[in-house]
Amino acid sequence: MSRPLDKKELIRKAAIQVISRQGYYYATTDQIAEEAGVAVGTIYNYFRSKEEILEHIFKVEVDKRFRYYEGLVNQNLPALEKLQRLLTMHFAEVLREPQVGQIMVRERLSPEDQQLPGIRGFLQGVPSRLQTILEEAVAKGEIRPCDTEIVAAALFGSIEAVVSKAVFAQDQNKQKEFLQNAARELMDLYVRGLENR
Amino acid sequence: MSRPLDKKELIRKAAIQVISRQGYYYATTDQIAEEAGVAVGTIYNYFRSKEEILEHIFKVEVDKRFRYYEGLVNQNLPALEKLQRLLTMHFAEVLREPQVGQIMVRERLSPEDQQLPGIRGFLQGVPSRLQTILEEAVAKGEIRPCDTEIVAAALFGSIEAVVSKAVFAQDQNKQKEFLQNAARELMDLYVRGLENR
Amino acid sequence: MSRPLDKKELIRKAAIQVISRQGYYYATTDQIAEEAGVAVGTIYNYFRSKEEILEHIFKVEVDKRFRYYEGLVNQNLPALEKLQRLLTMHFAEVLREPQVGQIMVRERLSPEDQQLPGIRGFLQGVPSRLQTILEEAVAKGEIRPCDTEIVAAALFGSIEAVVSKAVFAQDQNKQKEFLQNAARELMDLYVRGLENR
Amino acid sequence: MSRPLDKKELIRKAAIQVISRQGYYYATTDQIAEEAGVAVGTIYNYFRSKEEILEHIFKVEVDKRFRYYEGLVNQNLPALEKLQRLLTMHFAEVLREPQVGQIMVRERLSPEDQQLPGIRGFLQGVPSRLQTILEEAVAKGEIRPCDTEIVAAALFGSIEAVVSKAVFAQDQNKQKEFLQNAARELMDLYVRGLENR
DNA sequence: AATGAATGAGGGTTCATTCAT
DNA sequence: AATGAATGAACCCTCATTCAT
Repeated sequence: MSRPLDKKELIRKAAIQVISRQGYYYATTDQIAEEAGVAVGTIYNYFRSKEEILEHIFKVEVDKRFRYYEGLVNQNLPALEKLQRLLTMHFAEVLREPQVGQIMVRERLSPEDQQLPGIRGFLQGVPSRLQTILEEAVAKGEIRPCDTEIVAAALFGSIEAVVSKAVFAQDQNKQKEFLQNAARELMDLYVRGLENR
Repeated sequence: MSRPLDKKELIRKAAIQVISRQGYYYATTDQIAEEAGVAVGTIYNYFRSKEEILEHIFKVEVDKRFRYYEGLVNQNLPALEKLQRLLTMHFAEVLREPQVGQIMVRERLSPEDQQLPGIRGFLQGVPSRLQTILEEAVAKGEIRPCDTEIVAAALFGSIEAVVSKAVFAQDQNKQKEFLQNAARELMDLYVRGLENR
Repeated sequence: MSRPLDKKELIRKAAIQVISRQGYYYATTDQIAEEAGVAVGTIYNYFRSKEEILEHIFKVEVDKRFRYYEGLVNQNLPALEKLQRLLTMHFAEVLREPQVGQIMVRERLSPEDQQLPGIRGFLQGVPSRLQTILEEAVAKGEIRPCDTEIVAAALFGSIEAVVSKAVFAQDQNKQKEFLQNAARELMDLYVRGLENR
Repeated sequence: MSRPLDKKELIRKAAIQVISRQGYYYATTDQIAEEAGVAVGTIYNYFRSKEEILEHIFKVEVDKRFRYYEGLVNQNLPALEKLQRLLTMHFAEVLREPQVGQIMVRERLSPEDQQLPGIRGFLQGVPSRLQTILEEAVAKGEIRPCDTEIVAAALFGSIEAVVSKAVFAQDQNKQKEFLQNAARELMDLYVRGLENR
């Protein structure tokens, strides 16, 4: 009894290993297959192309974040609390699978022509959701008026930079500590920076 | 009268066009040669490999920043003023050659194995210099104590994200306005966020 | 109650659809299976290989012609009448299943190494039977002496060319008219061309 | 001093060897390169794809025929004489390069979708030119009225069948004799068949 | 008999790099 | 220094065939 989904998962996991190690362009389908313990052909029973694997990796992560976001957005919470939780959740996920984090910070940018929809979803969806929360916070008077588009972009960049730093650090123990401190420090920074005085 | 350096510059400029348009991996040496109006072979009289072209592009930019930084660091100025000037200078440069900006935000991350020294210089040098300034600011009491490593990384990320947003925007007029607003907004954000109250 | 033979027929019919549409080399076993509404594996319960399907398609048609020919050959008829009937029968069959006609004109030639026995049977059997009839006609004085080998080949070629033209024509109504005219025209041409004056 | 045309010719010739031996689909670019004594990559400096090689092979032959046809068409000759000369020229060419003949009879038919323009030129151009000559002959009263479209197709088919027979014959001496006889026999056949009595 | 996921050899094509001119 | 044709390793992907269920 072979459950296809398991095999697709297997390949996704293998691809994460190889792509995080070598980068997308230097990762070969043969390597991914070998890492997964399947034949190359098998990959193509689950993905139409190498690109689609990368897209799927992004999609899984993006869906996870967006589902969490959806569950959060309509709750009766201070906007800043929502932001805090999102950030914490994101960092926790990165910590759980640092290699996925590596891939996401590394491979998200490619020329518009070959930009994968799944990646666009990440690149546009995340900041726009951050912006939505910021606007709510401004409306509620939790933070001062500001250019929410710029601040959202800056926040997104801060987060990715911190993830990048964590994720490319050798020591796995420091990773955890670093990310926990970073979450606090970032919230602190942005809360103060946006505070309504 | 074309001196070798001129030709190297010619190739660098052509490479910037092509790489910013297609991305490093999809940019071919043939295309770069054609854009430069020289033969492929000529490229290899000035660069040892395709990688070295990318590295050179980074190096030119990094040197520019670091030279500016060196001229700044020993001046008798408030640390925050130094930060402000650095940031302004950086954004002005990006505005002057947005395509270089594109390349820098896009190609800076690649697997460690292939990481070019020139890129590492950018990736580690810039945040570490930001960190130095932040430490000076803390020491002088201009800003509150904080984890300068994290804040420097966050600041670097914010800057790159804003550049990224500007640089991938279609409208060139908005680019300018956006980057000017962004410089002010970012400084505002970080100054408030780090302010000693 | 589906007897194995039914399924083999099912696959043969499906293969005819797909191969006539795409050509033998571009027709995949998956497509044939899908068209037949069976699994790929099932094909291999009835055919040893993809080639054998093509061979079978030819064999069915060739057998049909040869059986008709056998019933004709010993009858007491003018040789030219036999030729006429063969030709009429062939065109009627093509009209009944134009796609088989397409396959036969298209796929009959392949390198000797891979030449399938079933195709050889068609390629050599048909002209040699035409030649036999022509020789009979010469012997009976119905037609003038001629190089029957060449004339048989020419006749075979004429027929295939006309079939090809009919079969690749879009309009199905014209097909019928065209083939009927062609049968008459061809007989006319060859009867006059070979007539004993 | 390397003249590109020579190299393109070299590859064309090699491709003719390999394709006539194995058939287009079983001929690999590696084999063609080896036969030509060049690297695979070199092929792609002269042809955009494997298909384009086949197309080029056809084009060269078709151009040869069409050029000859153009030189013939406006001469003050009986139409049947023109036909005769065309046929003789064609058979002489086939005799000179039987392998090209093999390729032309073998690879000319493939599904419309992937039909190469160069092949279409052959498949439509030749019969339509034959038809033009036949119409002229009818107009001049050299031959009886007939359906020139069908007769042209039949003639084309006859020629190709004869070529096919010659070209797949082992013995090279017989080839010559056979084709010479065939030219005479075919003209005889069609002249009688179309004669105005 | 029927299934269809798994297989992996093999194919067409690309492109950074070289080197004779 | 400049050229650009030649190179060939390496890549992504296909698809006929198999075999455990």
